[in-house]
Amino acid sequence: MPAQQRADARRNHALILAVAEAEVAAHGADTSLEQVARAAGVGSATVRRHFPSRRALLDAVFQERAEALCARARALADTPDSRAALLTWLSDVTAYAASARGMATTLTYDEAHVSLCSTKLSDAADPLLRRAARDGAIAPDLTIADLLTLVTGIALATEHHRDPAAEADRLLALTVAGISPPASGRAG
Amino acid sequence: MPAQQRADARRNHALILAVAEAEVAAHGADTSLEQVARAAGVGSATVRRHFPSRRALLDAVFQERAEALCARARALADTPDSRAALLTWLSDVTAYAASARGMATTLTYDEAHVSLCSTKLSDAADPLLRRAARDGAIAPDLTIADLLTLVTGIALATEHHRDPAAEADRLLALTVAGISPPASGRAG
DNA sequence: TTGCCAAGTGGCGGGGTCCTCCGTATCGTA
DNA sequence: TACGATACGGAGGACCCCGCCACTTGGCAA
Repeated sequence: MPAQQRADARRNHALILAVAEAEVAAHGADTSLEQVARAAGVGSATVRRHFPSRRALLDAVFQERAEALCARARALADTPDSRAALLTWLSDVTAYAASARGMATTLTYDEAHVSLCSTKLSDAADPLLRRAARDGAIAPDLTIADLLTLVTGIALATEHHRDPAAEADRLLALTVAGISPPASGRAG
Repeated sequence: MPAQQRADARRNHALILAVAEAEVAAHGADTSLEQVARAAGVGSATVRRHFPSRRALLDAVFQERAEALCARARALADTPDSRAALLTWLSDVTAYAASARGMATTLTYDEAHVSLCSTKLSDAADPLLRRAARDGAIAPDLTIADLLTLVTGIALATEHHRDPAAEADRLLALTVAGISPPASGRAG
Protein backbone atom coordinates (compact mmCIF):
# COMPACT_ATOMS: atom_id res chain seq x y z
CA MET A 1 0.00 0.00 0.00
CA PRO A 2 1.11 3.58 -0.63
CA ALA A 3 2.83 5.29 2.24
CA GLN A 4 0.52 8.25 2.45
CA GLN A 5 -1.13 9.41 -0.71
CA ARG A 6 -0.88 8.63 -4.36
CA ALA A 7 1.22 10.88 -6.52
CA ASP A 8 -1.65 12.06 -8.69
CA ALA A 9 -3.68 12.90 -5.62
CA ARG A 10 -0.88 15.05 -4.30
CA ARG A 11 -0.58 16.72 -7.68
CA ASN A 12 -4.27 17.45 -7.85
CA HIS A 13 -4.29 18.79 -4.36
CA ALA A 14 -1.63 21.32 -5.21
CA LEU A 15 -3.27 22.16 -8.51
CA ILE A 16 -6.66 22.77 -6.98
CA LEU A 17 -5.16 24.87 -4.24
CA ALA A 18 -3.34 27.06 -6.73
CA VAL A 19 -6.38 27.45 -8.94
CA ALA A 20 -8.58 28.22 -5.97
CA GLU A 21 -6.15 30.85 -4.83
CA ALA A 22 -6.30 32.61 -8.18
CA GLU A 23 -10.03 32.20 -8.40
CA VAL A 24 -10.64 33.64 -4.95
CA ALA A 25 -8.33 36.53 -5.67
CA ALA A 26 -10.17 37.22 -8.91
CA HIS A 27 -13.79 36.60 -8.03
CA GLY A 28 -14.02 36.73 -4.26
CA ALA A 29 -14.47 34.05 -1.65
CA ASP A 30 -17.93 33.01 -2.77
CA THR A 31 -16.64 31.33 -5.89
CA SER A 32 -18.40 28.06 -6.44
CA LEU A 33 -16.50 24.84 -6.06
CA GLU A 34 -17.75 23.90 -9.52
CA GLN A 35 -16.02 26.94 -10.92
CA VAL A 36 -12.78 25.99 -9.22
CA ALA A 37 -13.10 22.47 -10.57
CA ARG A 38 -13.75 23.75 -14.08
CA ALA A 39 -10.82 26.13 -13.94
CA ALA A 40 -8.58 23.37 -12.68
CA GLY A 41 -9.81 20.95 -15.32
CA VAL A 42 -10.83 18.32 -12.82
CA GLY A 43 -14.16 16.86 -11.82
CA SER A 44 -16.11 18.58 -9.13
CA ALA A 45 -15.98 15.43 -7.06
CA THR A 46 -12.23 15.64 -6.97
CA VAL A 47 -12.29 19.13 -5.54
CA ARG A 48 -14.79 18.01 -2.99
CA ARG A 49 -12.70 14.99 -2.10
CA HIS A 50 -9.68 17.11 -1.29
CA PHE A 51 -11.62 19.89 0.40
CA PRO A 52 -14.87 18.63 1.86
CA SER A 53 -16.39 22.05 2.32
CA ARG A 54 -15.87 25.48 0.90
CA ARG A 55 -14.53 26.52 4.21
CA ALA A 56 -11.89 23.83 4.12
CA LEU A 57 -10.75 25.16 0.78
CA LEU A 58 -10.68 28.76 1.91
CA ASP A 59 -8.88 27.71 5.01
CA ALA A 60 -6.17 26.12 2.92
CA VAL A 61 -6.02 29.10 0.60
CA PHE A 62 -5.55 31.56 3.41
CA GLN A 63 -3.14 29.42 5.32
CA GLU A 64 -0.10 30.86 3.71
CA ARG A 65 -1.37 34.34 4.33
CA ALA A 66 -1.82 33.30 7.92
CA GLU A 67 1.70 31.97 7.90
CA ALA A 68 2.96 35.39 6.86
CA LEU A 69 1.09 36.95 9.74
CA CYS A 70 2.58 34.40 12.10
CA ALA A 71 6.04 35.30 10.88
CA ARG A 72 5.23 38.93 11.41
CA ALA A 73 4.21 38.18 14.97
CA ARG A 74 7.48 36.41 15.62
CA ALA A 75 9.42 39.31 14.13
CA LEU A 76 7.59 41.80 16.30
CA ALA A 77 8.33 39.84 19.43
CA ASP A 78 11.69 41.58 19.76
CA THR A 79 10.44 45.12 19.24
CA PRO A 80 11.17 47.35 22.24
CA ASP A 81 7.64 48.72 22.69
CA SER A 82 5.50 45.74 23.53
CA ARG A 83 2.22 47.61 23.22
CA ALA A 84 3.15 49.02 19.85
CA ALA A 85 4.19 45.58 18.72
CA LEU A 86 0.80 44.13 19.51
CA LEU A 87 -1.03 47.02 17.93
CA THR A 88 1.07 46.83 14.81
CA TRP A 89 0.33 43.18 14.49
CA LEU A 90 -3.38 43.75 14.95
CA SER A 91 -3.26 46.39 12.29
CA ASP A 92 -1.54 43.98 9.95
CA VAL A 93 -4.13 41.32 10.59
CA THR A 94 -6.86 43.84 9.96
CA ALA A 95 -5.29 44.92 6.72
CA TYR A 96 -5.03 41.33 5.55
CA ALA A 97 -8.51 40.42 6.57
CA ALA A 98 -9.98 43.52 5.00
CA SER A 99 -8.19 43.15 1.70
CA ALA A 100 -8.51 39.40 1.26
CA ARG A 101 -12.22 38.98 0.90
CA GLY A 102 -13.38 35.92 2.71
CA MET A 103 -10.45 35.56 5.06
CA ALA A 104 -12.53 37.11 7.78
CA THR A 105 -15.29 34.62 7.10
CA THR A 106 -12.82 31.81 7.37
CA LEU A 107 -11.54 33.03 10.70
CA THR A 108 -15.04 33.58 12.00
CA TYR A 109 -15.96 29.95 12.07
CA ASP A 110 -13.05 28.85 14.20
CA GLU A 111 -15.28 28.22 17.16
CA ALA A 112 -17.22 25.48 15.49
CA HIS A 113 -14.73 23.60 13.38
CA VAL A 114 -11.33 24.46 14.67
CA SER A 115 -9.66 26.35 11.90
CA LEU A 116 -6.00 25.81 11.31
CA CYS A 117 -5.66 29.40 10.24
CA SER A 118 -7.02 30.72 13.44
CA THR A 119 -5.22 28.49 15.88
CA LYS A 120 -1.90 29.11 14.19
CA LEU A 121 -2.50 32.82 14.40
CA SER A 122 -3.42 32.59 18.03
CA ASP A 123 -0.38 30.56 18.90
CA ALA A 124 1.96 32.90 17.09
CA ALA A 125 0.51 36.05 18.60
CA ASP A 126 0.23 34.79 22.11
CA PRO A 127 3.77 35.80 23.10
CA LEU A 128 3.05 39.28 21.83
CA LEU A 129 0.03 39.56 24.04
CA ARG A 130 1.70 38.07 27.09
CA ARG A 131 4.65 40.39 26.80
CA ALA A 132 2.40 43.44 26.56
CA ALA A 133 0.38 42.23 29.52
CA ARG A 134 3.52 41.67 31.56
CA ASP A 135 4.59 45.23 30.79
CA GLY A 136 1.24 46.49 32.00
CA ALA A 137 0.67 48.02 28.59
CA ILE A 138 -2.70 46.46 28.02
CA ALA A 139 -5.65 45.29 30.03
CA PRO A 140 -4.57 42.12 31.80
CA ASP A 141 -7.60 40.02 30.98
CA LEU A 142 -7.39 40.41 27.22
CA THR A 143 -7.04 37.28 25.16
CA ILE A 144 -5.83 36.79 21.64
CA ALA A 145 -9.08 35.09 20.78
CA ASP A 146 -10.99 38.19 21.80
CA LEU A 147 -8.77 40.44 19.77
CA LEU A 148 -8.99 38.20 16.74
CA THR A 149 -12.74 38.05 17.03
CA LEU A 150 -12.95 41.81 17.19
CA VAL A 151 -10.68 42.21 14.22
CA THR A 152 -12.56 39.71 12.11
CA GLY A 153 -15.79 41.37 13.15
CA ILE A 154 -14.50 44.69 11.96
CA ALA A 155 -13.38 43.11 8.72
CA LEU A 156 -16.77 41.51 8.20
CA ALA A 157 -18.67 44.67 8.95
CA THR A 158 -16.56 46.79 6.62
CA GLU A 159 -16.37 44.26 3.82
CA HIS A 160 -18.96 46.05 1.74
CA HIS A 161 -17.61 49.48 2.40
CA ARG A 162 -16.14 51.61 -0.36
CA ASP A 163 -12.66 51.48 1.11
CA PRO A 164 -12.68 48.46 3.43
CA ALA A 165 -9.04 48.66 4.45
CA ALA A 166 -9.15 52.29 5.50
CA GLU A 167 -12.47 51.92 7.26
CA ALA A 168 -11.32 48.80 9.05
CA ASP A 169 -8.18 50.49 10.23
CA ARG A 170 -10.14 53.44 11.50
CA LEU A 171 -12.48 51.22 13.47
CA LEU A 172 -9.60 49.22 14.85
CA ALA A 173 -8.08 52.41 16.20
CA LEU A 174 -11.42 53.26 17.72
CA THR A 175 -11.68 49.87 19.35
CA VAL A 176 -8.20 50.09 20.73
CA ALA A 177 -8.85 53.52 22.19
CA GLY A 178 -12.30 52.81 23.54
CA ILE A 179 -15.14 55.26 23.34
CA SER A 180 -14.23 57.41 26.30
CA PRO A 181 -12.88 60.89 25.74
CA PRO A 182 -9.06 61.03 25.73
CA ALA A 183 -8.86 62.18 29.34
CA SER A 184 -5.41 60.93 30.23
CA GLY A 185 -3.98 61.51 26.81
CA ARG A 186 -3.07 57.98 25.83
CA ALA A 187 -3.90 57.26 22.22
CA GLY A 188 -3.73 54.19 19.96
CA MET B 1 -56.94 52.88 -11.30
CA PRO B 2 -56.39 51.71 -7.69
CA ALA B 3 -55.15 54.33 -5.32
CA GLN B 4 -52.06 52.46 -4.24
CA GLN B 5 -52.20 48.72 -4.27
CA ARG B 6 -54.80 46.10 -4.65
CA ALA B 7 -56.29 44.52 -1.57
CA ASP B 8 -55.03 41.02 -2.31
CA ALA B 9 -51.56 42.35 -2.88
CA ARG B 10 -51.62 44.05 0.49
CA ARG B 11 -52.88 40.87 2.06
CA ASN B 12 -50.17 38.81 0.48
CA HIS B 13 -47.55 41.30 1.51
CA ALA B 14 -48.56 41.01 5.12
CA LEU B 15 -48.89 37.25 4.89
CA ILE B 16 -45.46 36.78 3.39
CA LEU B 17 -43.92 39.09 5.93
CA ALA B 18 -45.45 37.18 8.80
CA VAL B 19 -44.41 33.85 7.39
CA ALA B 20 -40.92 35.09 6.69
CA GLU B 21 -40.64 36.30 10.23
CA ALA B 22 -41.52 32.91 11.60
CA GLU B 23 -39.31 31.17 9.09
CA VAL B 24 -36.30 33.32 9.87
CA ALA B 25 -36.82 32.86 13.57
CA ALA B 26 -37.03 29.12 13.11
CA HIS B 27 -34.41 28.39 10.48
CA GLY B 28 -32.11 31.38 10.42
CA ALA B 29 -31.70 34.20 7.98
CA ASP B 30 -30.47 32.08 5.12
CA THR B 31 -33.88 30.61 4.49
CA SER B 32 -34.59 30.41 0.80
CA LEU B 33 -37.29 32.56 -0.71
CA GLU B 34 -38.77 29.39 -2.12
CA GLN B 35 -39.18 28.05 1.38
CA VAL B 36 -40.96 31.19 2.48
CA ALA B 37 -43.23 30.99 -0.56
CA ARG B 38 -44.03 27.37 0.14
CA ALA B 39 -44.79 28.05 3.79
CA ALA B 40 -47.01 30.97 2.84
CA GLY B 41 -48.80 28.93 0.19
CA VAL B 42 -48.04 31.37 -2.60
CA GLY B 43 -45.94 31.14 -5.71
CA SER B 44 -42.30 32.02 -5.46
CA ALA B 45 -42.82 34.76 -8.01
CA THR B 46 -45.20 36.49 -5.64
CA VAL B 47 -42.64 36.56 -2.88
CA ARG B 48 -40.10 37.88 -5.31
CA ARG B 49 -42.48 40.55 -6.51
CA HIS B 50 -43.04 41.91 -3.04
CA PHE B 51 -39.44 41.55 -1.94
CA PRO B 52 -37.03 41.66 -4.87
CA SER B 53 -34.09 40.28 -2.95
CA ARG B 54 -33.56 38.26 0.15
CA ARG B 55 -32.10 41.33 1.77
CA ALA B 56 -35.26 43.32 1.07
CA LEU B 57 -37.25 40.65 2.85
CA LEU B 58 -34.92 40.53 5.82
CA ASP B 59 -34.93 44.26 5.95
CA ALA B 60 -38.70 44.27 6.22
CA VAL B 61 -38.67 41.48 8.77
CA PHE B 62 -36.26 43.28 11.04
CA GLN B 63 -37.85 46.63 10.61
CA GLU B 64 -40.19 46.22 13.53
CA ARG B 65 -37.34 45.05 15.68
CA ALA B 66 -35.52 48.15 14.59
CA GLU B 67 -38.56 50.18 15.48
CA ALA B 68 -38.43 48.77 18.99
CA LEU B 69 -34.81 49.81 19.26
CA CYS B 70 -35.67 53.27 18.01
CA ALA B 71 -38.33 53.57 20.68
CA ARG B 72 -35.78 52.45 23.22
CA ALA B 73 -33.45 55.18 22.06
CA ARG B 74 -36.15 57.80 22.45
CA ALA B 75 -36.98 56.53 25.91
CA LEU B 76 -33.34 56.65 26.96
CA ALA B 77 -33.01 60.23 25.77
CA ASP B 78 -34.30 61.49 29.10
CA THR B 79 -32.13 59.35 31.33
CA PRO B 80 -29.91 61.43 33.62
CA ASP B 81 -26.60 59.75 32.77
CA SER B 82 -26.02 60.42 29.09
CA ARG B 83 -23.10 58.04 28.81
CA ALA B 84 -24.97 55.21 30.46
CA ALA B 85 -27.91 55.87 28.18
CA LEU B 86 -25.80 55.44 25.10
CA LEU B 87 -24.10 52.35 26.45
CA THR B 88 -27.37 50.80 27.45
CA TRP B 89 -28.74 51.38 24.00
CA LEU B 90 -25.66 49.86 22.40
CA SER B 91 -26.02 46.86 24.61
CA ASP B 92 -29.63 46.49 23.56
CA VAL B 93 -28.71 46.69 19.92
CA THR B 94 -26.02 44.11 20.45
CA ALA B 95 -28.42 41.80 22.19
CA TYR B 96 -30.93 42.10 19.39
CA ALA B 97 -28.38 41.65 16.67
CA ALA B 98 -26.82 38.68 18.39
CA SER B 99 -30.05 36.88 19.06
CA ALA B 100 -31.83 37.58 15.80
CA ARG B 101 -29.71 35.71 13.33
CA GLY B 102 -29.31 37.69 10.16
CA MET B 103 -30.15 41.09 11.54
CA ALA B 104 -26.47 41.89 11.65
CA THR B 105 -26.10 40.85 8.04
CA THR B 106 -28.96 43.10 7.12
CA LEU B 107 -27.40 46.05 8.86
CA THR B 108 -24.03 45.36 7.32
CA TYR B 109 -25.05 46.13 3.80
CA ASP B 110 -26.34 49.59 4.50
CA GLU B 111 -23.50 51.22 2.67
CA ALA B 112 -24.39 49.81 -0.68
CA HIS B 113 -28.17 49.75 -0.72
CA VAL B 114 -29.36 52.13 1.89
CA SER B 115 -31.12 50.00 4.44
CA LEU B 116 -34.24 51.39 6.07
CA CYS B 117 -33.39 49.53 9.23
CA SER B 118 -30.04 51.10 9.55
CA THR B 119 -30.95 54.68 8.74
CA LYS B 120 -33.89 54.61 11.12
CA LEU B 121 -31.64 53.33 13.86
CA SER B 122 -29.08 55.97 13.16
CA ASP B 123 -31.60 58.75 13.20
CA ALA B 124 -33.15 57.59 16.43
CA ALA B 125 -29.86 57.15 18.22
CA ASP B 126 -28.25 60.34 17.06
CA PRO B 127 -29.67 62.46 19.91
CA LEU B 128 -28.28 59.95 22.37
CA LEU B 129 -24.85 60.31 20.91
CA ARG B 130 -24.97 64.06 20.65
CA ARG B 131 -26.07 64.45 24.22
CA ALA B 132 -23.27 62.24 25.49
CA ALA B 133 -20.78 64.14 23.36
CA ARG B 134 -22.03 67.46 24.68
CA ASP B 135 -21.56 66.18 28.23
CA GLY B 136 -18.01 65.22 27.39
CA ALA B 137 -18.82 61.66 28.33
CA ILE B 138 -17.53 60.11 25.13
CA ALA B 139 -14.92 60.77 22.53
CA PRO B 140 -16.12 63.77 20.53
CA ASP B 141 -15.49 62.37 17.08
CA LEU B 142 -17.57 59.24 17.47
CA THR B 143 -20.40 58.71 15.04
CA ILE B 144 -23.45 56.51 15.30
CA ALA B 145 -22.48 54.87 12.06
CA ASP B 146 -19.16 53.82 13.55
CA LEU B 147 -20.79 52.43 16.64
CA LEU B 148 -23.38 50.54 14.64
CA THR B 149 -20.70 49.13 12.42
CA LEU B 150 -18.73 47.94 15.41
CA VAL B 151 -21.79 46.39 16.98
CA THR B 152 -22.82 44.59 13.83
CA GLY B 153 -19.24 43.43 13.39
CA ILE B 154 -19.29 41.96 16.86
CA ALA B 155 -22.60 40.30 16.16
CA LEU B 156 -21.31 38.84 12.92
CA ALA B 157 -18.13 37.57 14.47
CA THR B 158 -19.91 35.92 17.37
CA GLU B 159 -22.79 34.51 15.39
CA HIS B 160 -21.36 31.02 15.38
CA HIS B 161 -20.33 31.09 18.98
CA ARG B 162 -21.90 28.79 21.53
CA ASP B 163 -23.53 31.64 23.40
CA PRO B 164 -23.61 34.53 20.93
CA ALA B 165 -25.43 36.99 23.15
CA ALA B 166 -23.09 36.62 26.08
CA GLU B 167 -19.98 36.68 23.94
CA ALA B 168 -21.21 39.70 22.02
CA ASP B 169 -21.92 41.57 25.20
CA ARG B 170 -18.49 40.75 26.54
CA LEU B 171 -16.81 42.03 23.41
CA LEU B 172 -18.93 45.14 23.39
CA ALA B 173 -17.75 45.93 26.88
CA LEU B 174 -14.21 45.37 25.73
CA THR B 175 -14.68 47.68 22.79
CA VAL B 176 -16.18 50.36 24.97
CA ALA B 177 -13.34 50.18 27.42
CA GLY B 178 -10.54 49.93 24.91
CA ILE B 179 -7.56 47.67 25.35
CA SER B 180 -5.55 49.83 27.68
CA PRO B 181 -5.21 48.85 31.32
CA PRO B 182 -7.77 50.52 33.57
CA ALA B 183 -5.38 53.26 34.68
CA SER B 184 -7.85 55.95 35.64
CA GLY B 185 -10.47 53.58 36.85
CA ARG B 186 -13.26 54.39 34.45
CA ALA B 187 -15.05 51.28 33.32
CA GLY B 188 -17.83 50.48 30.88
C1' DT C 1 -75.21 45.49 -11.55
C1' DT C 2 -72.22 44.36 -15.07
C1' DG C 3 -68.19 44.60 -17.95
C1' DC C 4 -63.66 45.84 -18.68
C1' DC C 5 -58.65 45.98 -17.99
C1' DA C 6 -54.70 46.61 -15.45
C1' DA C 7 -52.67 44.74 -11.34
C1' DG C 8 -51.58 40.66 -9.43
C1' DT C 9 -50.82 35.63 -9.39
C1' DG C 10 -48.62 31.12 -9.95
C1' DG C 11 -46.36 27.72 -12.52
C1' DC C 12 -42.99 26.45 -15.85
C1' DG C 13 -38.38 26.18 -17.70
C1' DG C 14 -33.47 27.45 -18.02
C1' DG C 15 -29.24 27.94 -15.68
C1' DG C 16 -26.53 27.19 -11.81
C1' DT C 17 -24.73 24.89 -7.50
C1' DC C 18 -24.22 21.30 -4.06
C1' DC C 19 -23.69 16.68 -3.10
C1' DT C 20 -23.62 11.52 -3.74
C1' DC C 21 -22.91 7.42 -6.07
C1' DC C 22 -20.57 4.32 -8.97
C1' DG C 23 -18.07 2.58 -13.01
C1' DT C 24 -13.49 3.18 -14.51
C1' DA C 25 -8.69 4.64 -15.05
C1' DT C 26 -4.46 4.94 -12.73
C1' DC C 27 -0.81 4.34 -9.44
C1' DG C 28 2.18 1.49 -6.64
C1' DT C 29 3.49 -2.97 -5.48
C1' DA C 30 4.21 -7.93 -5.65
C1' DT D 1 3.48 -7.84 -15.75
C1' DA D 2 -0.62 -8.37 -13.13
C1' DC D 3 -3.29 -7.18 -9.36
C1' DG D 4 -5.71 -4.45 -5.87
C1' DA D 5 -6.37 -0.35 -3.59
C1' DT D 6 -6.73 4.40 -4.50
C1' DA D 7 -8.29 8.26 -6.84
C1' DC D 8 -10.86 10.17 -10.68
C1' DG D 9 -14.83 12.17 -13.15
C1' DG D 10 -19.23 12.19 -14.96
C1' DA D 11 -24.12 11.31 -14.26
C1' DG D 12 -28.06 12.34 -11.73
C1' DG D 13 -31.11 14.09 -8.02
C1' DA D 14 -32.35 17.93 -5.12
C1' DC D 15 -32.41 22.58 -4.47
C1' DC D 16 -32.35 27.45 -5.55
C1' DC D 17 -32.56 31.79 -8.18
C1' DC D 18 -34.59 34.19 -11.86
C1' DG D 19 -37.35 35.63 -15.91
C1' DC D 20 -41.28 34.77 -18.60
C1' DC D 21 -46.13 34.40 -19.62
C1' DA D 22 -50.92 32.87 -19.67
C1' DC D 23 -54.41 33.29 -16.50
C1' DT D 24 -57.22 35.13 -12.59
C1' DT D 25 -58.96 38.71 -9.70
C1' DG D 26 -60.02 43.14 -7.81
C1' DG D 27 -61.82 47.69 -8.39
C1' DC D 28 -63.48 51.39 -11.22
C1' DA D 29 -66.82 53.09 -14.73
C1' DA D 30 -70.79 52.85 -17.31
